[in-house]
Amino acid sequence: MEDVKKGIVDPLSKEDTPLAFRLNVIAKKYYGAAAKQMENLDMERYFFVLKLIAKSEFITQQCLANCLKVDKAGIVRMIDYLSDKGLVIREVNPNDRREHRILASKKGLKYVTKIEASFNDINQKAFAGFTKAEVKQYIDMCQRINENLESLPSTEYSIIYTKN
Amino acid sequence: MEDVKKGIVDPLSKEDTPLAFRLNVIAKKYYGAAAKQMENLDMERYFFVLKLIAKSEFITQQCLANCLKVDKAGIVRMIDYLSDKGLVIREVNPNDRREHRILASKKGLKYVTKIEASFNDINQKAFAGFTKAEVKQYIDMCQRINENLESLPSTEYSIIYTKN
DNA sequence: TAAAAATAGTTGACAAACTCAACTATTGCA
DNA sequence: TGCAATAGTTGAGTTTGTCAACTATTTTTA
Repeated sequence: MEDVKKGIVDPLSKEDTPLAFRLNVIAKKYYGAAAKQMENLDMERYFFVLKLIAKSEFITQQCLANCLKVDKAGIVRMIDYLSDKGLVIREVNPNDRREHRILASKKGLKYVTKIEASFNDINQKAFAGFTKAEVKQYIDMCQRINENLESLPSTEYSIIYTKN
Repeated sequence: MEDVKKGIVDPLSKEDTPLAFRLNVIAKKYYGAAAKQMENLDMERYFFVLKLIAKSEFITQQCLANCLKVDKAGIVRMIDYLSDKGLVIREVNPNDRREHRILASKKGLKYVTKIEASFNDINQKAFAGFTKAEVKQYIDMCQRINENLESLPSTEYSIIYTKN
């Protein structure tokens, strides 16, 4: 049996552990490693958000909310944060003055290079020992799982990432 | 190009999206579906914790903290919650009065049957269309990724799932 | 064309779940 | 006996979400 007394039961070793728990463990380590790699940057979060912004020529806050499946009020605060750090700029769209386009600043763009390098690096390390075909297979399987879960009746859930 | 204007960019469709983002999307749906299935139970969270408790004859709070990789202060609150709901019982270990053994109550055990059924059901739905071999392969790959990330320098990170 | 509805963004109030540090009680060890 | 270690608890603080109410602007529609 497992050495429960010493607290070494590892749920990952059990067959019937919910899939989400497994994935969560991985995601935690992944983001931890990413945050570590980027700790010299003048930002502590929203790396992926900044990358998304930089990669889209024209992105509005509403669009970001859709992409990230986060309430638009949350996006306001993310953009506030990135804007305070001088990484993005809010610009009113002259064609529709309700919209704010979010653009990466020079500094933001520079950061994105670093961010992408880090994500790539960690992706690579995560898949160490995988063949190219295996990586593709894994991602495909993730997609299939994602689609399978899409239609299930569901309670809304949010995820909060927090650095310790 | 993607219809950025309408906000339909889906980061999942991009190759270079960080793996953790993908996994979190899945985890969110998974937990949402699980919560939905169990919404008739007199509890809203800590399903997996309750299951862990019920499946171990002798589990202490410290052990749970290790298993779940959560600070023991967090465990106190989880157990408080489950205890308030009458699902678990705290028992002082007579052999070491510092330790509290956590036991599932009758009600707790009944709930666990339901919880396991739900998790199994959702696991099954998540893997719809997968062969048995594929499922095994996916879980194995998760394990490999987990091990690959284990040793990376990392900042501590928490991911909090919260029901809306 | 004027009024109503929809959309984008903002703000304030609130919540969930985590960490950390400081504390008590108990045990183990030298 | 006294000191260090361990289990658990509590309180404070953080982070990041949500929701509802609001303003400004645009679109629809009657």
